[in-house]
Parts: sequence; C-alpha cells; structure tokens
Amino acid sequence: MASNNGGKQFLDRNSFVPLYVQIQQVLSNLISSGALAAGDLVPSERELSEEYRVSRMTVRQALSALRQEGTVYHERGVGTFVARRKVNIHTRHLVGFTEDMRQRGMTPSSRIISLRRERASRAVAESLGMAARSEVFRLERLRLADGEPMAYETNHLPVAYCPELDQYDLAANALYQILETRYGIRLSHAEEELEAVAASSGVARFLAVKAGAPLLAVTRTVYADENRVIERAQSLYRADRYRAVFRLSKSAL
Amino acid sequence: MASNNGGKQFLDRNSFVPLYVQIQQVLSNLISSGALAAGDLVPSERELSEEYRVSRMTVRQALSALRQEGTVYHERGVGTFVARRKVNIHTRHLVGFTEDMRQRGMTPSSRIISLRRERASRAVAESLGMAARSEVFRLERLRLADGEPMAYETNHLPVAYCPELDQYDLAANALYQILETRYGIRLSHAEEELEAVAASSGVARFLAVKAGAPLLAVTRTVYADENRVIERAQSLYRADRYRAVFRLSKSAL
DNA sequence: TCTTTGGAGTGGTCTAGTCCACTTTCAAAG
DNA sequence: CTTTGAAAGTGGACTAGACCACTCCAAAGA
Repeated sequence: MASNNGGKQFLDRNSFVPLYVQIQQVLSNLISSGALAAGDLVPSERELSEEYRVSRMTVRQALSALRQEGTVYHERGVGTFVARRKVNIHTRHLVGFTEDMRQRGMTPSSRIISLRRERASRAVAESLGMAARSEVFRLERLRLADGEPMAYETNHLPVAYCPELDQYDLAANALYQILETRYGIRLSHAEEELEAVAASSGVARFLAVKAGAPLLAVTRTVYADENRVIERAQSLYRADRYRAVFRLSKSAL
Repeated sequence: MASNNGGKQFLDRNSFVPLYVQIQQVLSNLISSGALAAGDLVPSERELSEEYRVSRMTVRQALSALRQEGTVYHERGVGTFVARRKVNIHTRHLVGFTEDMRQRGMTPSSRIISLRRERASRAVAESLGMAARSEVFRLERLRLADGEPMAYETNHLPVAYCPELDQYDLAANALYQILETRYGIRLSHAEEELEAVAASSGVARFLAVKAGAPLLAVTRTVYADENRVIERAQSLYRADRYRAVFRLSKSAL
C-alpha cells in the first residue's frame, strides 16, 4: 500500500513547468482518459502528496485549480470527487471561434469578407486603449460550422502589436494561434459582453436569416496583459444555432 | 517604518471567518473606498504578512482570490497592482436579479404574475435532477428596474427543499436571500446559458416591446452543492436595456 | 433492534521558513 | 555620457509540519 506506484506517471523536477501544474495535468489526463470517472473519489490530498513526493500544499494548489475550472469538487470531511460534467464542453475559458466549435464537435471554417488597414474611429480606439486615429486592422469574417453560417465576426487589432498580419492565411488558421506563434503574444484574459440584437439586412444576408431575426451579439475585449488590449471583436451569432454557457461561482476560493 | 500601523484595521483571530478572507475584505474595502486607486501598488506580500502578523502564504491566499476575481493583478519582480476596472460592476458572481440591479445602480422591484405548486414536467424535472412529476414551485415574475420592465422571469424550485415558500413575500425580498435565511441553503455555483430569442406576444406585452423583438434569454441552473440543483430559472431580458458581462481567464491559476 | 460514541480519515486553515527568477535602481567603471 | 553589474526588493514555487471541524462507520451499550 505504501510505495506501490504501479504504472503511475512521475513528475519532472527539472522541468520549467511547476509541480502543481504537472499534478494538475496528470489528474486531468486520468479524468479525460476515463481512469477516473465522473463521481469517482479522487485520491486524498495526503495520498497524492506521498505518491508524488510533494508537500500537501502543492497538491492543494493543483486541486484548487482543478476545482476552480469545475473539474473536481470538494466535500469537507469526505473527499474530492470528479465533477459529473463529462467533457468540459462550453464552459468558457478564453477560446476563439475555431476552438469553441471544435469543442462542440463541429468543424469550423471561415470566409474572409474583408481585411483592411485603417485609422481607428474614436470608439474603436477607446476600447483598444489607444490614441484615436491609430492604425488598426479591421477584419470581417463569416464563420461557418460544418459548412453552415454560424456567425458574422468583426475584429479590430492594433497594427503596432501585429504588423503584417495581412500576410497570414486567416481563413485557415485560428487568429489566436497566429498571435501566439508568430508574434509571441500570450493571451491573459478577456471580457465578454453579451446582448441580443436584431439582424440588420446586410448581416442577415450573410447568415441566411431574415432581417430582424434575433442574433446573439458577443463583444469581446482580449488582453495580452492587464493593461494591454490586443483585440476587440464583435461576433453576431445565429440565435437558433448558438448558445453561450458560463459557470458562475459564489465566491473566489 | 516597521511597526507603525497608523489607523489600520486588525484581524479577528477568534472569528469563524478565515484570516485570508478577512485580509481579502480589508483590501477590498481599501480599494472600493478609494484609499487604493486603480493602478496603485498594493503593499508587498511580505509587508502585509508583517502588518497583519500572518504568514506570507496566508497573504498569498488572499491576494490570489482577489486576483482571481479581477480586482488586482501581479507583475513578477515588481509588485501587485489594483486593476483599473473602477467598480467591479457586472462581473458576474452568482447574484440574483435584485443584487444585479443594485450593482448597476438601479432600484429593483417585482410584480408577481403567478406562483403555483405543480407537478414537474419531464423537462423541468430533468434539469432539476429529480424524478418526473415531483412537486415544484413555479414562480413567474415581471422584474422591474427603476420602475421600468426589465425582464420576465420564470423560476422552478423543488418543493422538497423549500416547503411553504409561498408564504413569503417574494415581491419584496430577494429569492436567494429567503433561501439562505429561511431554509439555510447556501448557494455554491451556477451555470448560465445565454441565447437570443424573439419575444412571444404574451411576454412582449409584459415587457412593453413589440412581438418578435429580440430578447436575451438567460437560463440559470443554481446548485446548492455539486449534485443538488436548488433552482432553474429562465429570464427574458429586454435587449435594449440589458447586457451581460463576463470575465474569462486563459487558465485557472 | 436501536442508539450512542469514539476513532480514523478528510479537506480547511495556517505557520515559518527556503530558494528561485525577475525587475528596478543606482553607483562604479569605461 | 553610456554601459555594466551588483544589491535590494518582488512575486512564484515549495516544504514539512501543525491544529481544526467535519463525516463516516463500526463497536459498545441500552
């Protein structure tokens, strides 16, 4: 019982990846592979700490991150359990359209309507936190899922952060991936505002709905770090095909 | 410099409220009172730990909760700063209509359309995680902000968890407050699904909009703990008056 | 048979340190 | 005047313990 580790994974103490993240990944894998099923009791904090030769605080840090994302939950005096949410589908974690659709089991694609370099209007400049009339890219795309129109998306990005963005194939590649791999921009967090709007006749034509039909408008402000806005995007989703799901907590920890 | 505490608040070590929560509250108050403004440097972890006579880990737990809710952010090698978001208005943290409207600076009120005890339909029973045809309360309310119609809300609650709910004044009191104070039910988390819908003629009349006008439909499932659903609510918001704001993180910690 | 009780196990909180990588500052060297 | 480089300060990660309240369950007692 004490030191029988079977075929367990070990941690890499020389890695740059913190131990608590490694533990988090190991547990995540056990869960997504089905070795730990929904409702199952996760090994106790003391067990894990012995098993991986780390202190209990480190294990707790891993578990608390898993809890925070809704993968496990704690019951005081009893133990830690795998949450029933099979795949964490939907729970929004700052993913773009491409990833979002994949998680929903659909195949994403895009049709570029226009990509222009222009001077930011006052409103756009303000939301990007830059001086008015600074240069921005304005990208308009029709977003498809399994070949069917799903959303009409307008993106604004400061030229300063991603010069020559126009030379990449934005129809084939996820925007966030290009930002990360080509410009080394790692996203930190985002804010989303959701509202219902009626389709204008122009957008209605692209989405193949009637003018005036309800659309879900998602306006997203993406931050590279706390004070630097890297993108502002507005997506108009067909209401009959798209629903946004969020998980809310009562308090932080 | 060392032990000059001026008029600082101290912590209550006999309280049931954990020290890290108390520190979190103290800092929160300093920020909302303006003593710490957006962009200001928060005292360092070591300073706070000396000041409040707690270990640095305890301070970190407080700061990491504040960070998680977007109140502060860290810069490695530099310090911790107050995030610029003036009031944390909107960022959704499992509050009901009443609290939501107050945070937005409006005065909430309600008009009860109906409150019935009935047998759950299959769909309702499933979303509440109970047997079909179990008894539920079905509450329909018109929600007003500053006297103007804002949303049409339908709630379903299992009778088993809150018997005699019908004897309380639901027009004057927040539902979640009644659940907490009268039935000792503390909410843990919730899931929200947002979609755009067209107003039916019945609901349109209550909300004083045209039939077919876009509405933001928010369907909320509230959990008392991981496996116990205490409420399922659908709110239909006037699109021209209401917008939902969320903060998304790239990863957990 | 039913009730009580106590121990084992669990997560929740907390301590008092350690070492590290990073950013800022500022004075000394060029 | 510029560059370098060390020192001081910061958050990030981690340790090896501690005590608490809670839940569960089996054994003892009624």
